[in-house]
Amino acid sequence: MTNSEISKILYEMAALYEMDGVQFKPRAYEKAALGVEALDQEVKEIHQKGGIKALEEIPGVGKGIAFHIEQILKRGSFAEYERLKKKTPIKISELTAVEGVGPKMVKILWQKLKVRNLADLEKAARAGKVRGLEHFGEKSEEKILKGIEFLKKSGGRAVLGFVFPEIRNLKKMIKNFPEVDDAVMCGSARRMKETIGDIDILATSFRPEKVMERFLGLPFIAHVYGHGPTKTNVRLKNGLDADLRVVPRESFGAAVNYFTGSKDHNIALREIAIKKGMKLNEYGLFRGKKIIAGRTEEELYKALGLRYIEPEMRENLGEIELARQNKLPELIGYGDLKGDLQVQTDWTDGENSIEEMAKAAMEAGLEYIAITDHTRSLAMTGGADEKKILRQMTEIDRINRSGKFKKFKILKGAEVNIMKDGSLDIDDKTLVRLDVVGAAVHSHFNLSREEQTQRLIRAMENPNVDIIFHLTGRIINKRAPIDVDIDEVIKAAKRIGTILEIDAFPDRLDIKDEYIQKCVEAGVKMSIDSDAHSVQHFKMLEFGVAQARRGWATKNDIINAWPLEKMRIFLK
DNA sequence: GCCGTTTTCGGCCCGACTGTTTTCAGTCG
Repeated sequence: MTNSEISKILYEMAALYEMDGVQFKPRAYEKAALGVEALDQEVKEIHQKGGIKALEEIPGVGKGIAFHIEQILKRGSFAEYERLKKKTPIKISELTAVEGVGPKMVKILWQKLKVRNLADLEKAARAGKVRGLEHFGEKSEEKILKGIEFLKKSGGRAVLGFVFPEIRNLKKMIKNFPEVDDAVMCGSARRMKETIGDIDILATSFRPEKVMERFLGLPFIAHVYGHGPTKTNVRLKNGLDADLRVVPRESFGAAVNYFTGSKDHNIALREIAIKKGMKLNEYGLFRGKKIIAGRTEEELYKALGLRYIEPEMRENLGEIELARQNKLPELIGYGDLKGDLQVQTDWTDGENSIEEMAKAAMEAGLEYIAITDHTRSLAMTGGADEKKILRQMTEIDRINRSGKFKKFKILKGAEVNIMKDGSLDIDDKTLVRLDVVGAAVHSHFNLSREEQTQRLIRAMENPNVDIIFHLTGRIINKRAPIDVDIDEVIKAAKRIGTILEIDAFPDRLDIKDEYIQKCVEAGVKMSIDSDAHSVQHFKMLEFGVAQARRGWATKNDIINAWPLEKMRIFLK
């Protein structure tokens, strides 16, 4: 039983109780499901190590649900779940995945039409049976069919870095509407999450209806889910959903805060407001009818007794407590990188020459880069052997000496391949001559956790290895991460002095934010690299910095935010 | 069912929009 299987059952319990109109239990099960989902460790392991008591430590899990989870681990189910499933033998999560269909609708559909799953629902709606039900009509039937259609088409969440330019563009267009004072990107895009489910944009205007009219008139809107005077919800032609909300200027800060989330962070803020005898909503912070704060986010946090919290940290994972104690870390800034330690060129699978990459990096505001082409065992990329590396080193020396790039410095490096047993595919007497050696896994993704962990640690123990590139090898929405014991790897990195990379490429973002936070805690240094394969790719560094900020990293944690000399001394 | 600056009982975030019905429950974020 994996964590996601367990949380799925808990979510289902929430929906089943919701169907029956049970109070509060649905929220409790949802919270527990979220708690399980967010875990870094397998519930199974937690239970093996600490039994039922350890399960109660999971956020949102108390005595009752801990017992249920134990039962799930032992026999895949528990009594109350079976009882409810027997009463309503339907695929509830499949049905509620349809936009606009919730537990209460599912209940009626089941009782009146014996709808058990998505196929049943589609059949019933197509046959025109849904419109005859009480509280349903033609429109709800149509909406259900459209919802099913969308569900079949949509591929889940989009990789932020790939759609970011489109979001910025949309925001800009809205900001340019004559009736709009200001418009900002909110939601998970503002928190710079790896992936986003939809686009949230907030605008201020005294003529919201007019703004909505213009928004609906944009050429790339495919479908309108709903629209009112202050809120409109659409599907764009690129397949993404977008929400536009308009508020008056005096509520801007409160609305930005509400619309940015995360939901958990917002709920925690509202609870603080309640405890202080106030009320927080998207229009402001109120005591009675009197508005206390709301124009800016800064004054809102201040009125709640908190320091301003950067959007990337707003996940209710301890940041609020730090803000209360004035102990928030000073996050690395978006302009803080001075170098890039993973760059590919046309010597292997990159598109541009060393000089072109250097020029582009310099224009992106960097002071140094390391050229790290692939090595020989990656035959498909034309990986370099020792001879080719030596030739490239000579070439880099020549360019550095030419004075063409003034103070800008090109470092000699390689992305060497970690073999199945943890050995490297380039000999040590060549590696020792390089400025930056990154080692990476490109094959044997399916070894056991034990083997994979030992393999990585063996590579790290090679004294010539400076950095582990894209440690887990995951590709978001495409390839699962390798199975490693991250705590063991971080412990080894601390002992050996290995740097762990944050690969900034939008569908890698490897290592992920939780692991970054672990590195920060352990004092393990990291680098943020673009993994650029063309001159266009240096702009991806932004997403690497975002990932680092989401992991609460400061400038001190990231070696290529340091000046060249300091960084080089550290590498040695 | 969970949880504690309200602390072992009594609360549990808040508001916009929709569709159907005619005052509001359901859904969503």
